Amino acid sequence: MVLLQPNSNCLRCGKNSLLTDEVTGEQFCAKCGYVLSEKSQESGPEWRSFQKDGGSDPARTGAPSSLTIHDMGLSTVINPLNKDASGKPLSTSMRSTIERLRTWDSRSQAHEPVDRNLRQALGELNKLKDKVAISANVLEKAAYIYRKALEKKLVRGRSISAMIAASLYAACRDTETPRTLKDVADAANVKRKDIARCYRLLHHELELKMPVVDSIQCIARISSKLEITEKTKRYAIKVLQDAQKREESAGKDPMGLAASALYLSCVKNGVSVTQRDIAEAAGVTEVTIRNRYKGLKAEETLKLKI
DNA sequence: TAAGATAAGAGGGACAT
DNA sequence: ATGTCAGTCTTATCTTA
Repeated sequence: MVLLQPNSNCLRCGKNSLLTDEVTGEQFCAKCGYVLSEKSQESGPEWRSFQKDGGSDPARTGAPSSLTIHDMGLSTVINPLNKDASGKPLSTSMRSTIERLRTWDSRSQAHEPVDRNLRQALGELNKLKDKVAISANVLEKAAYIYRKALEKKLVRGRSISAMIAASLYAACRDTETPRTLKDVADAANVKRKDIARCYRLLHHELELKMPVVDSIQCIARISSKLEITEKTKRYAIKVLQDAQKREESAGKDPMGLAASALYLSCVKNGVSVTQRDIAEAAGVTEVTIRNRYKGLKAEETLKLKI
């Protein structure tokens, strides 16, 4: 789903035509195609008006229920007074029952270490979401994964920030939101390898089935940072599709692959782009581009022979 | 200056010990 | 559990056009 973001102007063309892709969480300009993949996600309440005319007083009943709140926004406390609804004192047997319930009620909330951990982690997740533009459902998924990790006691002895960052990365992978490990690492101020380690742990222990990152999607992401013509993009996508068919792409970094396909396409179409520009936009090194480029070019010549 | 080549090193998976 | 191996990616440096 795509939503219009009113009052936001494109940084490149200045038109008031920014849209938000609800799936990837990216904002892009409907006029010129510019994509703001970093930051600037609106993080205010997602309230809207429930009036038919779309009036200006957003309202809803109660707080939003969300996995990203440690008790899912449903906190209640059993009244400490031993009175019933009409104000009469409780009977002795009922009283002891309520005492017991009260104990469990409070234990189920933020008092146990596990819950304090969860609170802290979700606090960090909230900070992260402002730095990495992501949609609400990815956020929910990240919170869900982290809860699972807590259940399995995977967090013990590991840093909370790394784990929550890994959960977020996993959520991005799962929802096919193109975010690299580096994107998350930069936002979380955690070393890439630490997040990678935690992610692997999550992946392994929770038996998450992750779709393989589609390098074709990466094309869009890279080319939006540069100014790439539609024709060049098409060609690059075609190159990648061929590469995928030949399973030439297995085990390679999808970003690097996409970057070099784009580079190949630029060369073929006579567009002058330096390897460095593409490397920077894709977040890989020039060497990686060259290596992949070699492979892709070899394939090109092979294909021409057939 | 951009592109290519080369080397060294990191980190992790597969497999054997 | 630990070590080795092939493969990938990164960083750094040097050469070439």
